[in-house]
Amino acid sequence: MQAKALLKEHVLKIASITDEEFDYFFSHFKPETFKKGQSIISEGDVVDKEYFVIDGCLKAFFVNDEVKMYILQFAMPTWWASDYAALYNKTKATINVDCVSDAAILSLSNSDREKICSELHQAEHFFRWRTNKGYVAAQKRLLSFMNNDTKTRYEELLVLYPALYNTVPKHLIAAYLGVSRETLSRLYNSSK
Amino acid sequence: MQAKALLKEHVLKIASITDEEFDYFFSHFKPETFKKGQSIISEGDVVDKEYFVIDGCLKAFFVNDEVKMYILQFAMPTWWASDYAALYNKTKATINVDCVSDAAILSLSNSDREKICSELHQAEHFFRWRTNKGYVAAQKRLLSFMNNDTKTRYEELLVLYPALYNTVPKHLIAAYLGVSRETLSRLYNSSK
DNA sequence: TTCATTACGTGATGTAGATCACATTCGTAA
DNA sequence: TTACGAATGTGATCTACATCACGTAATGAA
Repeated sequence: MQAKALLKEHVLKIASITDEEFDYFFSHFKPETFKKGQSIISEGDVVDKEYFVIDGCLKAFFVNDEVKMYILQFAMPTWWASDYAALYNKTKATINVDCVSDAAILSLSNSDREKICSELHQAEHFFRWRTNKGYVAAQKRLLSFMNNDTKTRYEELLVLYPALYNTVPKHLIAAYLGVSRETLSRLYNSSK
Repeated sequence: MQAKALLKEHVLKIASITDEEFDYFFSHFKPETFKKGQSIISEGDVVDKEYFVIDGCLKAFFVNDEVKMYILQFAMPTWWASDYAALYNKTKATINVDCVSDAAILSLSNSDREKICSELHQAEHFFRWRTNKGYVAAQKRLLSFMNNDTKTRYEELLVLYPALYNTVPKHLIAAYLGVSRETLSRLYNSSK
């Protein structure tokens, strides 16, 4: 699907916006393409944009001192990604974002988002609800981390991201679940 | 501090709002008081309101099938609490909210929030940023869960909620950290 | 096609934290 | 003031998962 049509459909699920308003809204987005493995945000970068995925898959992840990687989020088409802590607070990136596959995205700068939010009430409405949903999802995942064992979280992951199974390397799945790749391997080989 | 002044100060940190607009905004909030131990939202309830804490401390928590409790959030003065998944999706509560101490709060119904957000652009702006901050905090906590051991998370907690230490029962601290009370006890008795 | 890198599987062992069990102290209501 | 339930401390086990170590299979660039 065309980038513009995909974003429009996405926005209309939340906000009432006229065709002219959407054209204006859309004019602030910039199409970009990336290759598999390419980095979009690296730790230490100044973060000025957030990204709406049209095609492909991104991952947002953190790497600790022992070079262990934790994946906060996979971003599939119609999902958003950035280092939001850095973007909102104007601090340097601590989260990385890169491409799990070739990807087509739309980028939106922080200042343009604030500009269209102040100019268009419905844009502000849209972004409020987008984050509301993100907040609920983050809280749900946190709870799952506290309450569920690895096997259960693995099964939840397959429901949330069915397209990931047999698509991305297993060690990325492990990094999302917060377990070692060895544990994940033993888990899905023994449990069926 | 007066409830109205506290909320006003809180809103003005994020949004530009005139005195008249704030008066209108505030008119949708309803003051309520609760006793220590009293329940505000119970699992299975219809959730229609969110709560802004004026005084005291609330906890938002989940109880699993084995009757083990996990605390998602403590809410201190100027913090908000509810079962947002239930509130936003109009589903039954899966999260409980109750009072760690006697508490004074302001309640705001879902429909009144949406009403003032549509009537007042600055209200929509305020709630967008409130949730933005909540989202970033939730993500940060998730990361801490994946990356840090219990002792580190315990020390983070003391920074985030210094008032909690020596104020709330230790088993609640344990329920926030996601460890057993025994483990927490050993931790802070051995580590100094 | 070859070679190197990355992904994946699996055994052996170590460890943080859960669970169970019980003793002690504290807080609050009568 | 007493008394009873809640909160806390601490030892003895048990277990899920990490880590290390190594071998094999798949992938991708020259």
